[in-house]
Amino acid sequence: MNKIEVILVDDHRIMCEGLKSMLSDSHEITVMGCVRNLSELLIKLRILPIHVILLSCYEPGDHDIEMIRIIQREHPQIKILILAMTAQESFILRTLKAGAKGFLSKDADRNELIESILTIRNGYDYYSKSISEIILKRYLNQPGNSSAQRNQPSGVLSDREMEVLKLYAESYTNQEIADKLFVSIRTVESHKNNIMRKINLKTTVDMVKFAIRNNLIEI
Amino acid sequence: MNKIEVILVDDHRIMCEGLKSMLSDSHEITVMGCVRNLSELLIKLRILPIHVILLSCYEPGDHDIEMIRIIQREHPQIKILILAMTAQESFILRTLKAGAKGFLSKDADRNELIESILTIRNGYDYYSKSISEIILKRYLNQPGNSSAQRNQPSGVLSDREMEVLKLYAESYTNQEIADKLFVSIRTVESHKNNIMRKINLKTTVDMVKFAIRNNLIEI
DNA sequence: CCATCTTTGCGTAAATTACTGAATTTCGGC
DNA sequence: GCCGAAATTCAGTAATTTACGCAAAGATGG
Repeated sequence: MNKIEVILVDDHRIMCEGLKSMLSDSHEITVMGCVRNLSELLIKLRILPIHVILLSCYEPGDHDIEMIRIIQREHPQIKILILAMTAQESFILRTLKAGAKGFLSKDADRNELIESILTIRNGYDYYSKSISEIILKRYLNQPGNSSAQRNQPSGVLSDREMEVLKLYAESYTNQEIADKLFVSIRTVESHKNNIMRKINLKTTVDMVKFAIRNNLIEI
Repeated sequence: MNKIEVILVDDHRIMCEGLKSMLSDSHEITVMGCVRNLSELLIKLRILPIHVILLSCYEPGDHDIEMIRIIQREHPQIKILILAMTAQESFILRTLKAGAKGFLSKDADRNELIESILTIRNGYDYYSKSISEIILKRYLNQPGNSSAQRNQPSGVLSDREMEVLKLYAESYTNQEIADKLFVSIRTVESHKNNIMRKINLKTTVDMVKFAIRNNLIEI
């Protein structure tokens, strides 16, 4: 089989060069280049025959998800492998939904990196061990289940609640949120209470921190 | 000259191996090992003749500062080089104050990494270019200056204000903070107002985010 | 000893919270 | 289509907290 042609996407020069130097020892893999952002990547993809994109995500956010979507749309045959420094459940699920074929946690070593590249090149998905657990846990917590856990914090916020939560975390007051959403201030308060009850929080500050932890807002 | 003996401290296997593989090409440097935390490091330092410690900081916090202090106390002759993914001013200054001899930003490349190791080995400090600017800016803003900028947001919080800010960010209410500090709730409110005026913030949420950005609290 | 900063405090108006309750809409499953 | 659960929308009222301007005693450093 021909060597697998990989391109690195990483904003950190040190990391880029480290990965490159690490992968260049492998007989099955050729690193075709290293780019720092989406536009550089798209240019390269037009001229290079790439099989696998290794995408580093340091501070997961909408930006990364959007990037995955665009790459998938333009080059559906290319496999995307995520190398993330954090293993936030919501982020993992979003990358997979957006089209990523594999997800490596920070605890992966050289062998796992190479194995994962080979695996997704062959058409299978690959998740780091710790990641698989998270995904499994998520499925167990899915809606279609017994009907006994009504009042537990299911943690599933509605779209509207998510919207309100984001606005709170962006420093808007109740009144400002009400104005923005064209509803009464009472409604906003209601949403806030429901959010805090669902996620089991006490204060607004905790709510903001929740939003930050889950990358609902930029900080 | 003998080769410089370096040890890597990095919690991320991939990064560790990448750095190692990158540095092992150099003729002047030998990577003596790679550890994941302080206790592993201290064990190694007892048996290996290390010149330089390369310490990766992904999410800067008190933890890193404390680590630097401990290493410096136990092994004052060893030079510590920080490789940080973020260039938060307060963090940079704290690492340097704690005893680090160099600070690399994420934009450093292989050459800069090697050069910085050689530089601090020779007894000089080394800062990435972008870092130097930050440090300079800070010095310009230092107390001992003209006396004209009295009312500007100097951004220098008093110890007490810092304390109050942290407690706010940890979700304590005014009353709880007052109880903790044995002062009236009015005093706490006053501190809060002064903090917000100094840093030029509008809301409590903004204050919390400020605390998070500057790593005043764990999140 | 003077200027400045810190720490402490108050009064009043405004905003938020804590409760409880409830009407309308939406939506998935049978 | 129908049913029930959840989502979305709003309200009343009392208690609490906050915003903001003002002020004064204590610490501190040149």
